[in-house]
Amino acid sequence: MQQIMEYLNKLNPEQREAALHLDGPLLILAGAGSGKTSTMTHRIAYMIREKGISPYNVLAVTFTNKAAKEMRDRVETLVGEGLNMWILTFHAACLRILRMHADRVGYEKNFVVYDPDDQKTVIRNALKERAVEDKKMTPAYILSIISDCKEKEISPEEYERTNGENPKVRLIADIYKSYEQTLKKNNAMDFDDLILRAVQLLSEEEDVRLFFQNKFRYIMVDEYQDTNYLQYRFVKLLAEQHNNLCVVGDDDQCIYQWRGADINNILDFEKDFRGAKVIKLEQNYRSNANILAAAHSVIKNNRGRKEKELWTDKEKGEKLRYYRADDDKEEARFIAAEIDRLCGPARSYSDIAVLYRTNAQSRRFEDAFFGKGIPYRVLGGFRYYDRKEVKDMMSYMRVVQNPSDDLSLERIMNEPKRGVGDKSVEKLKALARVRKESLLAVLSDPEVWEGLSAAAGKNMEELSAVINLLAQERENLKVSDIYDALLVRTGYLSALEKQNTVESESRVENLLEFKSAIYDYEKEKEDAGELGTLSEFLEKISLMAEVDNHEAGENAVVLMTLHSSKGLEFPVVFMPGMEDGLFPSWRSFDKKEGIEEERRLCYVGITRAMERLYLTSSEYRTMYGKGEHTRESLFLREIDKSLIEGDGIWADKGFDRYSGIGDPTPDFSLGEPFRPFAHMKSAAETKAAKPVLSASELAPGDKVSHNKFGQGLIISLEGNTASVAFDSVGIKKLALDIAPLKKV
DNA sequence: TGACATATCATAATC
DNA sequence: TGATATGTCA
Repeated sequence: MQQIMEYLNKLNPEQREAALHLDGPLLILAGAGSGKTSTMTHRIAYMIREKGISPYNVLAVTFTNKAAKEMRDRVETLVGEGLNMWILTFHAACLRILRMHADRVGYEKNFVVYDPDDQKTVIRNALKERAVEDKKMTPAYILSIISDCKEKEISPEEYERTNGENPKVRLIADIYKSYEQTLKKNNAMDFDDLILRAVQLLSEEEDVRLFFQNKFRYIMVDEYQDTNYLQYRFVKLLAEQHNNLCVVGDDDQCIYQWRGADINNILDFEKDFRGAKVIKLEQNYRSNANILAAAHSVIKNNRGRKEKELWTDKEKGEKLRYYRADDDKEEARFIAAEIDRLCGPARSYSDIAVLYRTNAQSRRFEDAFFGKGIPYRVLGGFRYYDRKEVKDMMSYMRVVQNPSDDLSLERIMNEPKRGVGDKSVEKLKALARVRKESLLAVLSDPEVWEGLSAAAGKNMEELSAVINLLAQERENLKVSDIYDALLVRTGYLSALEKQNTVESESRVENLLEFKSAIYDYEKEKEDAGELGTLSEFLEKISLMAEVDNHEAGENAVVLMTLHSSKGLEFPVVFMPGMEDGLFPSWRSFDKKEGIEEERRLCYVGITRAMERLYLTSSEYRTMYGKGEHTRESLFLREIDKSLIEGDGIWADKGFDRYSGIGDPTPDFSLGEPFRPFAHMKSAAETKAAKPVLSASELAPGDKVSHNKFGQGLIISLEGNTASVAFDSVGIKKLALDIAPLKKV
């Protein structure tokens, strides 16, 4: 036994106890840097290697794709590759369940997932239909109420009832109702729906519930302090049968209450799951003792937390540094100068992070770093998949996947410009409503073309033809073929080319990058010996957050918000903007709850630092165009003074606060000019512009090869359709207009 | 329909 | 301040 379990010896006694405790509810209170992931992965390894538990019976849920991937990778190093186990985000797990049983909750199995932009469009339409004047009724505001309701399983009717009958509440309830109808009509779910419908499915359909309860004999939940009510319900429903639920989290790191996380889920775990065992992981392997002490001196001011204190056997290390700058520009220059001073043979740029409260603060640092030639990377903010051109292509593909998706079609029917302006679009939508047909059906109707201007009619004819053809043939095409065909045959690419601006070039470049994402997906599927589907690809993208733009090994200072730093660590951390009103945010002032969450955020920031931590503030700060004098942050005042040094001391040490001025801008070369147009022409146009083979070139008995299905034999020809017998997949009917066939 | 001027309004952001 | 939404004109 001793020998078999050698890998478990890497764990400390508490970690090991947690890893070996498999039966019954278990709460692991894992402080920052206490080896949480290691404990979880070893726990899974122990199940599989020592206890002979099948991976089939285990479910591990996380919040982010990144966390899921890390856990999967680390489990695979312990138990071997090719693990057939559900290690997924909440949304991905629910989606997987729903794909099997969507019909049981009133959806078709090819439903699509709407992102927040799509959601806003639905709301905007509903507001327009009702001619709402009230400026306060923004799509974002209404959406936040709807999401709030869904997270608590509150129906529109119930919302109206419990919020008192008044016009405002009635309006919101009405929009909520129509929002739900629209999504259902479009066969679409939003992110909340994924969890909500899965919970609905599990609670209403006994056989499904029993199946999954039986399947998942062991369940683990990461970052349990971030779960909302629905996620709690989901977990509870699944765990009911075997009660082998292990949750891992840290109430001190609950920083997402504003988006629905309920800290009581973790605080009340022992009440919810009777007989739960609680194990605290308090040894910290990340930070020097001074940093931990500072973190504790801040967080101990919160009430109602689970009592615990991190400790370390590391040295005290250097004291924290505090610097009060004259203004925000100078604050950035100070940090830039300090980074310059620190970096050298022993310390690289990538060891350093600047963690701020608001994204708007990043600009100052970008200016200062650029001026000094310090390489940096801003994380968060804009996602690749949020770019207009990428979203447009996603919409095209979604209509192909799900022809009842009116919303996506509306987005792209005049993109590129096809002569149908707002007015025509409204008319067509109204017609679809009257006829009770999809928008695509309306656009495919020759009578409708007549009613439009000559050019617009012709454009709609062409557009609907392409989409209908691809929708019909989507099972017979590779995702990349569908993509190419859309790009070229809808005129999207040529419209961009015509613009011929710097911006349009970069858009083409992005579309090319998108295609490489498609290739990656297809390669991945091929390696697994499977054929990719459009449905699965779209799903993958919509569940994907920001592409991890923090490339490993890149030598650059990292800039990001305190929120997105959770889970990361850096040898050197700067926390600028330590001022009342900015951090803690003035919006949190009125509620004690609010300040406590800000304090946890401060705790998260401090505990990111391994060796050195700088806190800075500025005497004067410009925000929203006007400047104001500031007061040092409440949290700064809470830090034990014996742990921190600085302010005036900096001047004594001869720091030249204006040394950032006048530095030459660094040399940089642009390298080879990038020519995406050439790429696209060869890659897409030749392949997708016209049918590869026409019926007249083929005869029954011909041997052909197909891009997706491989070798085959023509059985019969009928107009523009060929029946082909493939070695791999049997007989397929293919539309020759689009089929990627070659004669052999 | 699209280009330009003006008004507005600002935490944090997973899936 | 500065990005984005809305309104006006050709």
